[in-house]
This record gives sequence, structure tokens and C-alpha cells, in this order.
Amino acid sequence: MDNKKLAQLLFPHIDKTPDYYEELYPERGLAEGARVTRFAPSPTGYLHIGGLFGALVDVLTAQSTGGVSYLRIEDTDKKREIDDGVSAIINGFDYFGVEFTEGVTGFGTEKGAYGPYTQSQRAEIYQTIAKSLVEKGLAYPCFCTAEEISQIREQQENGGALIRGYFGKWAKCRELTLEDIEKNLAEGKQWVLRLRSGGSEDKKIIFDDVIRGKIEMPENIIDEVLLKSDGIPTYHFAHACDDHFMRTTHVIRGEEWISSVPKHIELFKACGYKVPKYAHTPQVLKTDEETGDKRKLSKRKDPEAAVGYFVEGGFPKESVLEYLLTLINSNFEDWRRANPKEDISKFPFNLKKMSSSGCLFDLVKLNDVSKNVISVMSAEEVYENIAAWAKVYDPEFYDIFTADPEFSTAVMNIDRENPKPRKDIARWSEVKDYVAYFFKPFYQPDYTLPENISAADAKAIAEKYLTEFDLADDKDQWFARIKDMCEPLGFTPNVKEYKKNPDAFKGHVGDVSTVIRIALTSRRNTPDLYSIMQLLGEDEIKARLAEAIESFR
RNA sequence: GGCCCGGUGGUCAAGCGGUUAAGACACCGCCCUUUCACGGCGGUAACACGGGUUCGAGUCCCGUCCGGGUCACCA
Repeated sequence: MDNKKLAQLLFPHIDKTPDYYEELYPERGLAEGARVTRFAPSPTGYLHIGGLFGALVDVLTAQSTGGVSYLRIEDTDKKREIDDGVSAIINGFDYFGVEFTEGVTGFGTEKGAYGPYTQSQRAEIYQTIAKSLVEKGLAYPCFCTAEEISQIREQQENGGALIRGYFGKWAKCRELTLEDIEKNLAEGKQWVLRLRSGGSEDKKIIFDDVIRGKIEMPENIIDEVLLKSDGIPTYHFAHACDDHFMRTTHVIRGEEWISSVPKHIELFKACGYKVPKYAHTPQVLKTDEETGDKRKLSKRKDPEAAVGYFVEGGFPKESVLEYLLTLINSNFEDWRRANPKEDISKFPFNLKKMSSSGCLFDLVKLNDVSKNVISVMSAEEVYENIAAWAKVYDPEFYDIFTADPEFSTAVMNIDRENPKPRKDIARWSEVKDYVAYFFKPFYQPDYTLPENISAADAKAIAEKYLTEFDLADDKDQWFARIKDMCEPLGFTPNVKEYKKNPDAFKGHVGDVSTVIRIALTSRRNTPDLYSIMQLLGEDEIKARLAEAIESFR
């Protein structure tokens, strides 16, 4: 067989050689140890939480080694692609502030010298490499129809074949003569280009996965499809070409790819490329409500699989990122404790420290992480975040919350910006309820008392306080005044004394405070009451006390 | 089914042949406290199972079981 002639027959329009691209995309010349990583999604839907997880690993790996990370769009499957798929991915990363050093940056835009970073724009590269493979006798055209292929599969299944696929005796088109091929081509038959696998069933390949260590597998023997009948490459072939010419050093991807590594190694070698390091990350799982089993987060069934779920839910982006980091690298939490204010990008990330087992996405833990994240934000930051969230997801609240920014910021500053800030808020969506008693339109008075306080006592306390309180008090005076009210009303200012001798009093200063708190906020639990009163102002306090006096019964 | 990955408390996990088997979340108790939080102290709770190797195994080997992945002109 004259391979040169075959190659020319198959790819008459290709006049470049692989060497052309070798020169176009030279070695990057990065410092020793610098890693080049990539995140390579298909634009088939929204950004998935597992995608964010993976992208974070890519970016951190590059960042921590002084390397390069880039975003490549793998749009070789037109059938599954959705219209705004690229935007969905880019917007997701934008929201979370995940930045790649190179690659696609928006619809039709990109940065970096190793592009184009969209596979559909790289057809000539794939074809050039494919042509060279044909010239070397390492690839051949296959004219089998979909029906024929499924027939083969059926026969293999029925025959109990251990290895299934297009190979060996099943690979009918492997030994086609040039004349056969010319004839098929002349008849206008559709063809795909297949790898002429040189693998053998009983040989093993061993590769060293950065996360999992040595993995041994049988060599690939399948004549994998390289180019589909429309001339577009399959994932496998595009992976070899792109990661070679983009000079990727570390291919980090989900563990579902482990089983195709033998294929990929053979492909890299067939092309004469150095095979990159592989790192297969664990999957993000959840426990199924119905069965109780762990399973992969599903785009279709689980709303929390979409990063948008967290955006809408009002989780700050930092919370989601921090939480993901606790899953990605177990020593992140220790590092965070030691460096509470440090930017995530400073975290000394280590791929090898990654766990290899799948991890459950834990919303409860996310909540905790988020409370911590929010607790160390300034009141201004919190205000800005709430406003930004509410503007999109709760316009009614937005209007009222932002009507008086100074006031709202002050509300959010209660028990904040001190060494022991409160940790009440995990999501911006909780704020409306949290601050409702500060805003008339959301305030719904409810003067229900705890069982141990009678309406008559409550009324007496509120009446007394109405005449007693003085906004000019400092906090100590303010509390002293409440204590002074206790005894005449049959309560004790001393909690310990009350506990020693509960029958001697109607209650203690805590109960008195509770009545005032309920009268003023309709809540039994609130942050610092003194601060709340300062913000409510004299008129409002009087009005609420008066209303409460009427309503306690 | 073949091949492969994984299996330490409810969850995330340290661990690298010798540990009272860390820590965090959750849960419970106590303390602090005008409420609730915060914080502090303490507690419940784990090496999937069975064989080896070894003076000694969560750590190494083999098998079993369980969970997951993959076997496309999808990625």
C-alpha cells in the first residue's frame, strides 16, 4: 500500500506538515517545575459544580508552580451543543472570579499564543496530523456504516467476547486496498479515519497518575475513530493534538477518563508526542434522597449541580470557592486558620495531596464555611453584596434595603467588625428575614411571650421601660437602667441569685430584656439590643413599646 | 460481563509498618452570657470483611463484598 498516495487521496487540500505547527507552537520555555494545565469543557449546558471544582484544580496547579492555565472549548459535538453554552461557562467563571491565563475569554474572543482555543477552529491542525498518520501507515479510512458497527457489537455481545470494539478480525476496513478505497471514495461513501492500533491484548501499559499513583492497564487494541465522517476529530484525537501543541504538561480531568488513558497514550506515541502527566480527580457526589446511596451529582436531577444554584441561593462566591477548596485539598482548612485574610490564590496547593476518593457535597458544611466567610467581611462589603444579590433576585427587598444605604450598612454592622463577629448569615437570601424588624414594609409584629412570662408582667415591664429608656445612655448605663427596673417589678437583676432561688422572683433580668426585645423587634433572639435601639431611634421605640403594651395579653 | 478506580466516625478527612487512630462540620453536655449567636471546655462516634507477610498492619500482599467509572462517528 502506498501510504503517501492514500494520504493525498484522503486529504488533498492539506498542504501543511506537522513541522509547521511544531514551529508555530514552540515549547513554552517555562521554568523547571512550572505546569501547564487546561480546563476543557464542552458547551453543552450550564457550568457544573464539578466543573468549577476541576477548573479550580487547574488554575491552582498552574498558579502554585508559576505555570499557565487555559480554557479550551471542546465543541466537536454539534448535536449536544447549546447556543449560549460558551457564555454559560464564561459567565460562571466570571462570577466566581476564576481566571485562566490563556484561552477563550468570551464569545469569539480569546487570549494567548497557542490558539485558537476552540476546537471547531482547529480543523486544519487535526487534518494535518491525521494526514501524517496516514502517511506513516498508522491510520486508515473506514467505510463501515453505523448499522455495520452495531452488528459487530451485537455479534461480540452474543459471542461473549471479552473485548469489544473495532479491532483485529472485526476491523474489516483495516486491510482495504488502495483500489478498494478509491472505489468507495468514488462512490461517495462516507468514511471515518481510524487509528491502526499496534497494541497487543496481553501487553500492559503502566502510567503514573499524579493523584492516584501507578495504574496498570491492558494496552489499547481498538482502532479508535480519529476523525468523524464530517472531518471533525473525536475527543481522543483532539486531546492528543491540542494538548501537545498547547504544550500542556498536566492533563487534569475527571476520573471517568481513566479508562481511556491507554488509548491516549498510544495516540500520543503514534503522533510522536511526549505523553503528558495525567491527574484524574475524584467525582463530586451527593446522597440520593430516595435510595440513601452516594451517587454522582447529576445535571438533570440535582439543582445544586449547577453553579447558578449557589448564585441564586445567595452564597457569596468566596464561600463556594472556600468550600470547594476544603474538598480539594484537606490541608486547606488548616491553612485558612493560619491565614484568615490571605487570598485563596496564595494557598500552597499540592495536587498530590488530593484525595482520590469521591466526595459528598455537603450543604451543611458549605453553610458553616459561608458563615465564617461573611463574618469577617466589613459592613460595607456585606451591604454591597446584599444589594448586588437582591437587585437580581429580590427587587422588592433591594428597593427598601438600598433606600438608605447608611442605615442599612449600620444595621449590618451590628456585632460586626470586631474580634468576635457574629456568624448568623450564610446566604444573602437570609438577610431579608434577619433584618426584617428594621424595615417597616417587612416588619410583622408578633408579641407572643415565652410561657414563663405573664402578659401582665410584660405589660408592666414595657410601660416602665417606655418612661425609663434614654438613647443618650452608653451601653453600660443602658443595661444598668434595665437592671434597676427589675426589683420593683418582682424580678431580680442577678441571674445567679435567681438560679439559686427561682421561687423568690418572677424572673431575672434576662426575662425583662426578653420582654423589651419582643416589644421592640417581635423576636426572642436578636443581636445586641442596645445597638438595635440606637438604630431604631426614639420615635420608633416609643411607638413599638406603646403598641406592645396594647398587645400583650 | 471484561477492564479500571475507590472504601478510616453521619460528612470532609490526617495517617506513609509501632499513634491513647489528628482536626473540621454536624450532634450532645457544661461554662461564659440580658436573648440568640460567638468563644472556651468536654462528650458520642471510624480503619468494609476474611486470609496472609511481620515481633508488630488502617498502613504491604491476596481474596471477598460494597460503591463508582468505562467499554460510541459523546465529551
